Amino acid sequence: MARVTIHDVARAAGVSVATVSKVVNDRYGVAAGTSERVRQVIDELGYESSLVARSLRSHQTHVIGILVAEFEPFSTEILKGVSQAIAGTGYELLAYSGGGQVGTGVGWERRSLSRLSGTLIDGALLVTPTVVDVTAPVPVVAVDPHTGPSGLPTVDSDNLRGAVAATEHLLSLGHRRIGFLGGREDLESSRRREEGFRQAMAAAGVEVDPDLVQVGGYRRETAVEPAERLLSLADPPTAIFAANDLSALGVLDVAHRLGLRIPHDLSVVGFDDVPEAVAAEPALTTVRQPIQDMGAAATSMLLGLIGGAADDHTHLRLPTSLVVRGSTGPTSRQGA
Amino acid sequence: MARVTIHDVARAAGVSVATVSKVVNDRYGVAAGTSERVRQVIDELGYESSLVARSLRSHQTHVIGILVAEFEPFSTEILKGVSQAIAGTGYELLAYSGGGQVGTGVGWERRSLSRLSGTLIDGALLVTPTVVDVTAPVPVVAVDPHTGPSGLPTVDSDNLRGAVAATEHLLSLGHRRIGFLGGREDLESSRRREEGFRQAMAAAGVEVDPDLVQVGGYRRETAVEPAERLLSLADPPTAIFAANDLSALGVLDVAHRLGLRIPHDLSVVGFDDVPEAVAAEPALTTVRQPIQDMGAAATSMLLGLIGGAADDHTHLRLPTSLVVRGSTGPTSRQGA
DNA sequence: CTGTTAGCGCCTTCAG
DNA sequence: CTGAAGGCGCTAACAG
Repeated sequence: MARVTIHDVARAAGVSVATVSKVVNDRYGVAAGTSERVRQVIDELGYESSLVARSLRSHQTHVIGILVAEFEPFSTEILKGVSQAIAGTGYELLAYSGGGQVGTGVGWERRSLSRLSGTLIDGALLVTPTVVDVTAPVPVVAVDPHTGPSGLPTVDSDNLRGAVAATEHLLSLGHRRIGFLGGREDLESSRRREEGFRQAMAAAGVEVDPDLVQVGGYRRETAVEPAERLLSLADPPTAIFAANDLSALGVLDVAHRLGLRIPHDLSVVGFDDVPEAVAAEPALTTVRQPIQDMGAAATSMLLGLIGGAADDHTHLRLPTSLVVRGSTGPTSRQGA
Repeated sequence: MARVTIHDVARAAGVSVATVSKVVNDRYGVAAGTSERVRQVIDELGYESSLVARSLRSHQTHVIGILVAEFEPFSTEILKGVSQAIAGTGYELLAYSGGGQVGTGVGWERRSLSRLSGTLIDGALLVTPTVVDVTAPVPVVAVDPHTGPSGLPTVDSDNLRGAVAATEHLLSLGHRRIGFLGGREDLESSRRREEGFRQAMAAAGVEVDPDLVQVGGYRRETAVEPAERLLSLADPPTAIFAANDLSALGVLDVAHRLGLRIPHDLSVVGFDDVPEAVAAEPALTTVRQPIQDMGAAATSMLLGLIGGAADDHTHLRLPTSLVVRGSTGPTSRQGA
């Protein structure tokens, strides 16, 4: 029942622990016969070296860490991309979610990094980190950091342009009272999306009603309340641009509850294009980020750094694109 | 740059390492003043105890491991379910993918378990493991094991009934030449689905043409070749029931390439209902497994075991249900 | 070629 | 109340 350790193997094979270690690691300097016997015992006992003990000692694990706040649609899409990019490289993946508590929030990336690096992982991918002024004894790449590119090598997507495209789409459908549901004010991605929204509105000569700009928190549940606020306004918006898909789904939840027909009574646009977006009823019009590609690109960068490439502070920005589906349509309402 | 260790803290605070350890773990027997000072230094230096070192010593980490072969749609749905179930429990999540190589295949669960348990994790969830006769020093729960319920506590879904429902659906649409694309012959889930297929066919008095039963490998790419084989038959099937969604998507890929219209020329049914299923063009008719619920249920069982509950060899089986979407329709072809 | 020694970072007795 | 010593499982020198 208890794990079989290197000691068990050594005892059973009648050699020292060090010799077993050498065999396991293909170190040179072990007689063929001994090696053979040890290998056999290893097979019989089903021994596998402990990742923990090994990493504590050797600081080289061939494992890369993906640090996330929580496993939700965005981070799991990143995981899929990383998983494909890593195949065949000999590296293994360790995805770590420290907490998942909503409150624990800020600082999870520093904590996780601190707990895992220097031991256990050879490098880390930080998925949508809030803080990026981290120092770690291993290479780190940030994916879609909430604070925007900074000291860390980064992969993100063109949030500004995507938001402009989404807003222009709504404007072209005749919408003028357009609500914006941001993420959180301290998040760069949210700020960029709001900026794109305002730019497009300004370019069209439409004023932004401050009442129509709310904070949605980037989660399905947290978007419910602000969505209700928007839709119960005396002069409610005819369209809502939510800063990510999950909060857009929250808007749909509220709209359905209020008996609004989508898109007849209300158009909704999201951001991300997670798989859940197309499963929505109706399917969500959204700004597509190539999430899996972002994960794959970040992985390449990280492997490069681990392999000794110079950190040239790369900021890779992938393009976004508007995907029109069923949740947007022309305004049915006359009005300013 | 290098990790700050407990030693650094001890030196900076002018106390011994042991004292710092006590403060960190709220052990009793440290003067209030000392404790205060140490805490301050910890904050300043941003110290976090190494998960690795700690677990090596104390064998209690408050981390549960989710061991997967690879991060694909099914396992990531499980992750989402686990993530929600774990929130608020104080446990953290560590998802580990050892390899991801197609070839490495068999035995990954034993290897991963052996590498991580006894150290690092307090318990493990094995996602679609191929072997379940594992022994580990920590509690283990299997989710949708490929070999069917066995010694391990298990959560799976009603594969047989789901497959019957899918097949009956095709039969009711008038299909008689129905192809079956299995997973792998050694996988229980695949066998059960094939069994359901055959039962429903027999009940309807329709004979199964052996040429129409192929192995699809459960992956999008591996399904391509057998799908081509099926569709290039002299008398090709009018419908294909694929044993999971990914291989059903592979079938759609091939069908599109061959210029077949779905569902007019060919109906396709999948199994799982991963988010990607509804994103397909047309949306995939499939058998829904409550994947996230399965993850959540397995998590509860595991936490129970970790908490000292007796292993009563529970086999929890959740219901499946047919979800009809756009990829199935009545036969356009006359025939047997 | 093989075993012994030391120590990775931490926690836990056990003296002082 | 605090520090020194030992050891978790493993690897990296160094002796033998």
